Amino acid sequence: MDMKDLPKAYDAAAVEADIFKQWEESGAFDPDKLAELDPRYKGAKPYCIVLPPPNRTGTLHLGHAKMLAIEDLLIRFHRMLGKKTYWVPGTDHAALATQVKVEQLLIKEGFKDPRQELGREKFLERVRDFAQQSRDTIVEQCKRMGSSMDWKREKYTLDAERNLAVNTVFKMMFEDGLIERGYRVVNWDPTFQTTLSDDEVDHKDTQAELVTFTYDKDFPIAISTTRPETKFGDTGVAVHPDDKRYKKFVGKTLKANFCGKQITLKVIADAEVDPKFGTGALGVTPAHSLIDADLAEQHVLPMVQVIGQDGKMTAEAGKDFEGLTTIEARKKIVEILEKQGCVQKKETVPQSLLIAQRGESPVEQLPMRQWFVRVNKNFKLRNNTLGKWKKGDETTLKDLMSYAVESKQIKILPDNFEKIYFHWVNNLRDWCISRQIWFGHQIPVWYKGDETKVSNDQPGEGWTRDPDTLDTWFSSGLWTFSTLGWPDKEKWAKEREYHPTDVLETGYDILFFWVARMILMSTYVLGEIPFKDVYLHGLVRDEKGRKMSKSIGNVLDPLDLIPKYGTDAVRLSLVMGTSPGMDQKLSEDKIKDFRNFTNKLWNISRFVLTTTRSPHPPLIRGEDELSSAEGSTLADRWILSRYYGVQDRVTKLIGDYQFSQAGELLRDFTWGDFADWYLEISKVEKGKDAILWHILSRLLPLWHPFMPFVTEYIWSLIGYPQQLLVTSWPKSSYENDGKGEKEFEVIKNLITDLRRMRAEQSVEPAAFIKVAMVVDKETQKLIEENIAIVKQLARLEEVEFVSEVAKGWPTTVSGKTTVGLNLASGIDVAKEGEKIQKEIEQLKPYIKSTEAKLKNKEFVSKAPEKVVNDMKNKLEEAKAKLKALEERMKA
RNA sequence: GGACGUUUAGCUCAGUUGGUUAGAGCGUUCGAUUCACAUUCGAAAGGUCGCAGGUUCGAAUCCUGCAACGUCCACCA
Repeated sequence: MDMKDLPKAYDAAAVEADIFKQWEESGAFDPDKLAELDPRYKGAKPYCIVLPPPNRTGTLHLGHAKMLAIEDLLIRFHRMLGKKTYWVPGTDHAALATQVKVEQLLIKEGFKDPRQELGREKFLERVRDFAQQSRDTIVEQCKRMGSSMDWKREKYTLDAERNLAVNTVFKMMFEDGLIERGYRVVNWDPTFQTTLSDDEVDHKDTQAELVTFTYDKDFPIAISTTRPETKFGDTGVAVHPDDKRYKKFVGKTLKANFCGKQITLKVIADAEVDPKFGTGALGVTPAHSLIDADLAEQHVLPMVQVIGQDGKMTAEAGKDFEGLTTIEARKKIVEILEKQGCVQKKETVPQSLLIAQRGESPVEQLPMRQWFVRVNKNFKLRNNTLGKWKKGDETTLKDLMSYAVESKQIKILPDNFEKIYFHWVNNLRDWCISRQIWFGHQIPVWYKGDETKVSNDQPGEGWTRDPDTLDTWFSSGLWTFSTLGWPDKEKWAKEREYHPTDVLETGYDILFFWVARMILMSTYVLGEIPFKDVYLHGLVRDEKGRKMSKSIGNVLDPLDLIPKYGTDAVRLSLVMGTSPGMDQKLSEDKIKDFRNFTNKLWNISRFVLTTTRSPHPPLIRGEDELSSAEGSTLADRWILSRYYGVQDRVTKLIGDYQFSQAGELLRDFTWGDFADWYLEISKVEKGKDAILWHILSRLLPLWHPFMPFVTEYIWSLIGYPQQLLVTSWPKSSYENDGKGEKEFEVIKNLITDLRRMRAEQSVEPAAFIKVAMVVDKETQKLIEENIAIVKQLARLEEVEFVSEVAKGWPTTVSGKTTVGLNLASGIDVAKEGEKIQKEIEQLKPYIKSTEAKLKNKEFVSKAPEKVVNDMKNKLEEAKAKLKALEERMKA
């Protein structure tokens, strides 16, 4: 393309697809092919991030886009640094979530009970179809975001290799006694007919009627409940040990006729009971409350299940109630009790209802035979683990999880999430891992009579497999190593070097679900941490701070935004102005601003491409070092010094996960220094081609991790033979004494002052063409050397150096230098006077307080020398400025 | 009930070991405009850093208390 024909505005939509294709086809996303692209990758250090596998439940949202932007930034940065980078791509079957989604779709299609009507195999077929479609969309979206991962290496939480890993770990845990089957109270979702882990249950605030009553007319103790229907299952009454009212009953067994059912209740004393709540007595329902089940276990109370898996009353509730819904039963019971005169009080109280996170249906707690992971149970370690335990030592899963973070082997960013993590781990209960849904890893357990066997395949004639599947987090917990070939010895040996992975980047909302479980699995199975750093990003909210949701209609879809503003702008808007762990408000305006910046970079490059000599830059790396003749003017020294300062700081900031700050620094330099000053100067002072290229060819790599498309595109237009994404990260080579920067500030300030005066004097532009100034010899020389720049940027036609300031002519001050400016004509003296007066007023208190500070002996002796010296210099400057201003006022 | 955050310019947010007169972007106001970019350029206005104490030579930053908002966890039956 002829450079002159470059479009005025960067057209992202027109070039992104091609660029991505080139990246993909070059093999740069594949860690094993990097060495073919550049020998420096041979034997290079590995750098690995596993992509938090998106759920195959639909499409990606802005939260995913943010995740991809940050991870791709890290991957591209480390790839350019010369690491063998492996970003492991994949998707998650998301068991329950996906099945629920498909069931809902099928119901919309007209099915009443899709599972029953279709049967396991046909139903699963539908789920798999949906998951496949979703997967295709997700992969396409990831590519649109520019994510540099190699989908040829795609993994799936439900594919054969991951299944082998799941079954292997299940067997290990079973043999270690960590996985057990038990009859316990679990969370049960009657709508979807499955158990749920504690983390999959939410609370919803509602109003409920709290009824205070006695079980029958003769019962001596009154209790309160919002769920009278569960009272058929009561087997105890609990009171506080110190409660005098009930002391005489403690230890006794009482009988009652509760709405036609004979029940037997043991009165127990437990400190957990709050004597001030209600009557101070608590009806214990071991089968339908996790809390009561704990009480029952301690006091040995029997368990009577009165609510069935269908959410209706069981035969244990008596003939009159069997088959009623809980709501119907509740109503009937209260009516009967009222008739009997047993009800003492009815009041409305706030209550938090248990509901399922997926599907929002109410959750019942009831006893079932399920599989659990025992987190508090001691077991013998199979590995040397975390440097604390040796093979054969006894510990618990909980201890492993705590120690990995406690010992700082895993660092969580921001670190306040470490506290939250510990709190969660400490209160962790056994993890119910069996689900009664069909979509997922089927539990590898076989039964024959009373025998139980763990096996991938049917052990022989007459064995039947447990129909349940595993909690989705069981398989995603293995993700860091199941994706790297484990447990296949050969494959694992090949990719072993990537584990522990370097960073786990994800939203803080799945810290418990996923991050914690990966730590559990990796420390248990491998005896090592799954990742070194955890970077938690915040949620993306709408401009009003609300969660994006379809019902509010405030969802911004990445796929709508990308064609409109370009991927680079979308990515920048998700990274800039954010910090880890903090939620982000995003509006289209913000994306628009970054689209403007993308265009700015485009035009900077277009300027350099079209105005400098051809062929443009030395096209081989390392041959663009500057000769001593280049970079000899003040402006050159200034921009080089600025650039290298920025480069070093940006490199450090990205390494420290301070992406937003790194980006801001780069933007300030690119826009504020390079474009607005240096490029303008290059129009006046010729011979800057080498430096323009020197900086642009480094700026593009620095920007690449933030905005890969536009930078790569410009890079290719310039004609570099090597793709930008595998070009090495710029290194420091500039020796910088800082003098150029300081001297240039004098020129810069002078120009700024002149510009301001021109703007504020509201004079005709033509009147402001001649300036006479009084300066010391040194400064005069400096200005004379750069006179062309001053004239051009301040739009003056003439500059004159005079011996003294003429009467009535304003003066101004730049840095240390007093400059008298004589304007040729048309100055509004009154206006200028006002302005000066104001400045004086601002200056005086500062001088006063600074002088006082410097007189303070304690301050001078205790403060660092640098602070004191800086302050002294600054004070001198301020004093000089004040003096000048006062003289000007007089005039 | 417990824990953890947040509170800085009109808006969105930076401010990492306490240290010059607290920053950016957007917005606002004023001005510029053939010359890479109107997706542009220059300038200005705008903040007692939520409140009250404390530590310190020095606090947006550390400590204590309070308030508002938010999130997570637990659930009083």
